[in-house]
Amino acid sequence: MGTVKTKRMPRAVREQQMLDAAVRTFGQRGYMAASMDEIAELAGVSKPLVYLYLNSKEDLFTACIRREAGALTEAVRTGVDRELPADRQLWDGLRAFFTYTAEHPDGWSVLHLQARTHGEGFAAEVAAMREEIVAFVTQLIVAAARSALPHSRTCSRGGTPIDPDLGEGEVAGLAEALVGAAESLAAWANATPGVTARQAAATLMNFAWAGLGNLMEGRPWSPP
Amino acid sequence: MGTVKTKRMPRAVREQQMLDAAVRTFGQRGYMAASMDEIAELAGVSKPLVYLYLNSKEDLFTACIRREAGALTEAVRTGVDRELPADRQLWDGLRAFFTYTAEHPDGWSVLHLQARTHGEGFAAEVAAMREEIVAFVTQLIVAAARSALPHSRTCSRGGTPIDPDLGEGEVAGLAEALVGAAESLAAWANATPGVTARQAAATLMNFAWAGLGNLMEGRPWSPP
Amino acid sequence: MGTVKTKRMPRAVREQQMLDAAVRTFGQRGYMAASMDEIAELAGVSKPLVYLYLNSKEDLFTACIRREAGALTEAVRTGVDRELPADRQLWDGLRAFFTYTAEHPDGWSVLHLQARTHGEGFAAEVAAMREEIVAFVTQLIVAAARSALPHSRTCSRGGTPIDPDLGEGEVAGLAEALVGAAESLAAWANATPGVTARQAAATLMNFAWAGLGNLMEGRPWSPP
Amino acid sequence: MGTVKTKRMPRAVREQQMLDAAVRTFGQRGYMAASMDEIAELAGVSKPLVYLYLNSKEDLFTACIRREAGALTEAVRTGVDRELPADRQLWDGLRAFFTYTAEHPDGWSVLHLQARTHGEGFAAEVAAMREEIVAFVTQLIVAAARSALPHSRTCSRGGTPIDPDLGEGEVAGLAEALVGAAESLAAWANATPGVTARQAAATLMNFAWAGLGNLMEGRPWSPP
DNA sequence: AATGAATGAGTGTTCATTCAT
DNA sequence: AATGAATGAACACTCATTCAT
Repeated sequence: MGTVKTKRMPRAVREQQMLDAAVRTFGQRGYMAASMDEIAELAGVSKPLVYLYLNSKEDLFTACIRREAGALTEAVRTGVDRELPADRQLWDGLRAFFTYTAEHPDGWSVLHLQARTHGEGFAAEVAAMREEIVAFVTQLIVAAARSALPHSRTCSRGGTPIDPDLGEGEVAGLAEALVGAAESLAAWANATPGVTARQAAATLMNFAWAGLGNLMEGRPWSPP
Repeated sequence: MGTVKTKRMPRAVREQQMLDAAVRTFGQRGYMAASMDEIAELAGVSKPLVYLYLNSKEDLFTACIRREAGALTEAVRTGVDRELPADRQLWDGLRAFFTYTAEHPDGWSVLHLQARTHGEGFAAEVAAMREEIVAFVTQLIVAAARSALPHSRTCSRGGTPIDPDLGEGEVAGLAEALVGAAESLAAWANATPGVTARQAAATLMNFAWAGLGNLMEGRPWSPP
Repeated sequence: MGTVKTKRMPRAVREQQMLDAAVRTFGQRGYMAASMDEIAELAGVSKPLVYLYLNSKEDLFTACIRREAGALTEAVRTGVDRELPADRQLWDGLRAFFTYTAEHPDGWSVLHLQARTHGEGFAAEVAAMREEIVAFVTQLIVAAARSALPHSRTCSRGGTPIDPDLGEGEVAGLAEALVGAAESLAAWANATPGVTARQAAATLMNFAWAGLGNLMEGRPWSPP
Repeated sequence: MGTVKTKRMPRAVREQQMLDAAVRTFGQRGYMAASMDEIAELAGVSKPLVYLYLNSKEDLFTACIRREAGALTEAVRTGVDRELPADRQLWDGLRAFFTYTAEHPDGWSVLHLQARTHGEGFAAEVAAMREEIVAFVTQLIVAAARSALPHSRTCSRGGTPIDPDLGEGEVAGLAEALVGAAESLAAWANATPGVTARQAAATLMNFAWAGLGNLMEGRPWSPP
């Protein structure tokens, strides 16, 4: 029993305990393999109470997704100061992201693995959060592109500046790749002992920032 | 019925039909939601026959993972000529990868989503394949680093050459990020109509190659 | 909520509200499908209060049966003047009966359908009421039989008077048939738009009275 | 166990055993109170087999209704010779009906009590059968009316012949009353020891036939 | 080589009922 | 007079798996 069995608590508290238990169980067992029995026991309550408060397994899972998605975006938002330069914002955001995923592996599993593999409805729920993050990253890329030309960090040979074709689709793909890389690194960092959130963030920052910079300056890699 | 119900076929053929049906079902329904009944019916055989040949649901799933992992790595291997320059090899590998995942969404779902979310055993199975790919990418990165100095693609101001700290852990992280980005882009490309394998490959190549190049040249982004 | 949620009312009133809600719910959902939750909510009170006043689902249902049975017999009793001739009494009684069942479909459903299909105890409860009515009808038949001979309504060829075999069992069967026909017609009239209580009563009166009359006069249909 | 537990029997046989058990259980416990566990045990099989063959509780109940309704109508149909006079047909039909209901009390309970109190779908299923019977009775009434005038069984004073107002609605009400009376008498006969099917039929025949006869001859009871 | 017949063990869900206040 | 919090026991239904042929 994960929670001390204290009786007669207000509904709001019990609900949080249930969500805690559910996130843990869903994250470790997976959505389908997690049984309501196990969740209830871990929460220290009877199954009917879980149903009374959370309605159904689907609703319970949705509630988990919403809570965890909110907490993750909140963590990132809090970690970033929107007044700072774009690269600094990206760096801070990545660090906040990797820190959160490292500290909440079950929640991250729910969002990243479980929610995306068990029905359109759940996937849509995370997709909303993900789009928020992708949009944020896209903003940073565009901001970086704008600031890249005047004082380009590397030798700009006066060549063609920013590619006019670096349109929406292009940027979307880049943001997608960056976010995807971050998601993968999160799992990798969690699974590899000795890799801190800071290191993961540094790795990705190195990988991405210079690449983006070069790209902005109109020197893309061109397929043969 | 997915397969015409022809009776009395050699075991090897029947097994492939079963694996086809299983990959499709696992890929679309998910491991737990897929029922042996559905798989047997889709394969056009009776359930006991599936058990006779494949033993159990777990074994059947493992067989699916092995077959699909083999097919994927084979596709990438075939697409790459190890004699060509590193960037060309990466480009060809990415194209082969995105092409394969686009043409075998169910198999890719089995490998990327299902196998990783349903037990350590299955995850280990794909991890082996993934490590193979990561190792390959790591080789490419190192090879690129070696070739980067003599004839650097961009203006090398004769600055410090390759970072001596670009050790194993660093490279591992980079390869991990690249592979992770590729995996995410595969899902994105599959889900976004109008994005071809070639475009996905180009996006990632742009994102990665220049970034790696800059990195090799000793101009990494440094955390504040 | 069916009832305005006024707090702190005397017990008797609350009990009636609960019985109202219960009759409605039992009548529409059926005994088993009706949940104490729904009844409590419809009554505008909390579930424990229902238990405090009515003890259990069984007791609540029994209370419903008693109240509705009492109301129905009272309605019939009030509609009949025991000083009038037998046929007039029957006519008035039928009219009162059909009127009541039309105006209280849920109560009628509780008595006629639910109580008879969910346990001997409940069935016995309605059986008591039914016997009262059957006894009343039996009286009327006997009274009619007595009055039939002196001034037979139709051409009495002076044939054998009342059948000496028209014993208790015989009369009981007739009363039973009449009451059963009435019950069925009640459901039919409720379900058939445009059929009034008066019409239902007339139909049955036509059907029954002449038949009874002929019977009294010793001209029964004889089996081959 | 009601059935000897013989293993491995053809599906058709098992299905009948299951329906036997289901009719008995539904008839005695009621639809909702009957548990699939009990039915399966009574049938001498495991629960999953019941589901494999009959799909769901609803489907199982529907199958019961259909089988019992078919058997009842078949029994009545078989008992009646459509070449004989109307009164003889009615007599034979009633006898067949009372005989069947006496011999299959559970089936009769399913049709008469359970099916009508648990959902529109089930009710519609029996309503079809009932309408068939009501239509048959209606035919008999009309046929009787036709044959009543020329050679009226009782003293026809040459008075007004058949009531021109004896329209469709009127006849429908009469048939409804007759069938309803029969249904009620069936329950009564079943519950009253010593009442045979023949006696029940005779009681109703006496009650109804003379009444109908008088009615045909234009001497209806008229409301005050 | 292949299958119709059958089940043990479990799932999500609901309900009548009580306790503490 | 009245309730929010909580549960034991059951139910319909499903599934991976095996047996007998």
